[in-house]
Amino acid sequence: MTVSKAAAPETTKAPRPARKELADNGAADTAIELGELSELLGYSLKRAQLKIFEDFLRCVAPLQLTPAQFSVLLLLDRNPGRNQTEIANTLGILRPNFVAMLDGLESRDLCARMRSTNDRRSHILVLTDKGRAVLMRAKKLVAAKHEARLNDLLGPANRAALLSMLTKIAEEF
Amino acid sequence: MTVSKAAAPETTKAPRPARKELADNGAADTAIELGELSELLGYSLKRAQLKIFEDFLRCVAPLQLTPAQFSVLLLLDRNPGRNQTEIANTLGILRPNFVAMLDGLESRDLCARMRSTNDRRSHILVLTDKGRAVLMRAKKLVAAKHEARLNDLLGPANRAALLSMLTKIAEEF
DNA sequence: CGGAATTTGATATGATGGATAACAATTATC
DNA sequence: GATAATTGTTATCCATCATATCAAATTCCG
Repeated sequence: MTVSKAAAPETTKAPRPARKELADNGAADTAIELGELSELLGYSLKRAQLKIFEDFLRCVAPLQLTPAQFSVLLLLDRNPGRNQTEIANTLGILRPNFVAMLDGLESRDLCARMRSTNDRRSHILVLTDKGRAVLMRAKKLVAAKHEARLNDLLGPANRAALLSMLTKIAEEF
Repeated sequence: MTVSKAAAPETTKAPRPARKELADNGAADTAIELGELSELLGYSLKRAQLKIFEDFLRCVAPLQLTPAQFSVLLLLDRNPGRNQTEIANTLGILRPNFVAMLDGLESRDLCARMRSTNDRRSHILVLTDKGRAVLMRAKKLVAAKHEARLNDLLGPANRAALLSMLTKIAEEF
């Protein structure tokens, strides 16, 4: 497995075709065979994940939100009154790395840190009004563009089955 | 979405429980709710992918192979006579990044670069005997431990369906 | 109470993966 | 033969991930 984003050369401009390969022939000489790679679940899993994240970024591009940032906003909205450690742990983010991430969101006025009165070590995280508004718009974009496209490709039943299996792997594997 | 590896604090040692939370209570105060996150395919996809890669690393640990390295060896075995660009492109690895990766494999005598006689710019990649041997052992480990475990969890039919949907997403999305 | 251990947010730092620009050598094109 | 393209490579940059460490605040427990 390996799987990054750039699978196709994709030269944009089509200048002088200085190639042995025939014009736009997908299988230039003889196509490389994936072989057992196509049976490796991890390989397809990684490639699919990259595609999904890529599409997510496109769909929510007007709001400039990454999947990670979106998940943070979602959690803050759903779980008010939590501190950094709790949110970070839930998302599998290490606390040191969560600091810069929050700095980014806070500098854009999407959320804020408030010193807890109970425990003055911790910061209670809250969504700002702007944060809530952005989140709502993001949710609509994701539902209307991103998830809808998945439904078109797989069909609702398959999509549900896929989600179920992925969740099972994530939780029980 | 976000999803890294460290989801659970996992302190190894269980010292003095200086916590408000009850002992090993998973839901400390009140559990944080994922909410709509659990319906986001990308979220489960990422978490599942991390789990799978993690398990792959464990299963193939005796051979010290990463998923990426394994995929390279697989491709070299299946497609003899190819150069760096072809292999890298197939796996979605950018050529510049593929150089160091090959250096690693070559320094361990798992593969070798041979100057092509036709085109003296390119390096034909070949598996060494050791590389072939390691690959065979890796394949057995993956089949016996990694993929077998997935079969146990999902069942053969579900596993096939999952692979099919992931491939579809990877190729058509 | 008071000292020891913990927790929290934060900083610094390193490792790794991914992406782009640029270069020399070589080859293809015209 | 001159120009353009390709190949492998280096040098960077950026983002993600991971660890050690720290000061402040809190908890634990004798």
